[in-house]
Amino acid sequence: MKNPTANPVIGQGAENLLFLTDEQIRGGIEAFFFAYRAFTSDPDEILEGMDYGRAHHRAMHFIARKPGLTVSDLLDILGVTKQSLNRVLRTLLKDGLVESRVGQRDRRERQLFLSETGAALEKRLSEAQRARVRAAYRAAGPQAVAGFRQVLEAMMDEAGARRFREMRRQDAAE
Amino acid sequence: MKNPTANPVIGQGAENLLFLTDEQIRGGIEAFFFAYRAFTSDPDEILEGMDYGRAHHRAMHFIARKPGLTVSDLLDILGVTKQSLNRVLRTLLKDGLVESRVGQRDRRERQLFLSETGAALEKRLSEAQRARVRAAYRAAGPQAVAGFRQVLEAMMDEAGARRFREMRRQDAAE
DNA sequence: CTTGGAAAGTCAACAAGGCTGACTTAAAAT
DNA sequence: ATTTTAAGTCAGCCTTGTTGACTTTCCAAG
Repeated sequence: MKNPTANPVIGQGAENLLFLTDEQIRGGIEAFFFAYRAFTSDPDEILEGMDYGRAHHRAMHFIARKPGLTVSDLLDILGVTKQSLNRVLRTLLKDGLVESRVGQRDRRERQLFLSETGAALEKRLSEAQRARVRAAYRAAGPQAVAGFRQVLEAMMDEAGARRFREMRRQDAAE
Repeated sequence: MKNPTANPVIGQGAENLLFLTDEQIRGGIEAFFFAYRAFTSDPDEILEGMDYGRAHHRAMHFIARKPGLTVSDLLDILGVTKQSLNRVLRTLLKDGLVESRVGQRDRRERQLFLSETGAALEKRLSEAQRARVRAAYRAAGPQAVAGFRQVLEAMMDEAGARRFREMRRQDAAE
């Protein structure tokens, strides 16, 4: 027997009946967990053996995404301390994958860019990850993808959602 | 201008036109990243200050889910080494949150159960997490939730998907 | 009944990637 | 001229992952 203390939504159509049961929610939680693991595994495997890790990938992703963003922009997006980010950024700069230029509007700032080799690595990582997402999108169909995005956006916290929308908004203007 | 080298799907209806562009895929990747961060933050905050972390939460989640599962079951689900899991399990056993009993069918195995206090903590953590997912589900609607689940399942790797389906399958039989 | 292998547990050592706190330098703002 | 901000650095700590080596207990096949 299913858990009798669960919390079915009353008075809805049959297709909605199980929509918000604890059972259903827990299924979503576990699916999220397994999917996220697969999602991060592809770039992780490529990085395996190189002197870089997931943190380097994330930094490069957002630098590729918004070339010229400042260190504080990146700190804000990634939500880590500057000491954590700095450790990552330092090796990327030293190895010539990322370039840092004195800020245009404010010379205290440093604007970050990928070098050619940095861009090449970022592309390789990001293409591995995109391949998985693209395959999942194809398999699930446009309707499902729309739902996927809706749920993800509703799940973000305020700060994350703000950053996400901000990033998307700027894209549209380009 | 949007990236002209992107990869639009040709010859589909307008609603599908942007479905598989790199732009769209990248948006999904970033949404996934931000949403997963929020998703883990609630239990993390509760654990903050206690002597436990996310790894303890994960172990307790799956023990709560399948009481009596063996250590190797758990290793398989979590996908970590037994040394990693053991460190976590050891503290949970020592603190009396988890109980381990000699296996029924095979006395080499250890079956894992939550104690009353363990179940109480697990419930607290899991309810915090469910609250966020439930709110997102409610906001997005049943249709979106179905799509969300479809995409997640399509994104899992084979091993993960097998474990996930296995877990769900057993539920249905109960 | 012995022996080989599986399940669990342990020790030691290491790496990645988070964190805090304290402090410096350069440049902007007041 | 002084204060504040952006960046960077050093040192030390924690969690959670990894390998490799080894033990104990127990099942199962020869």
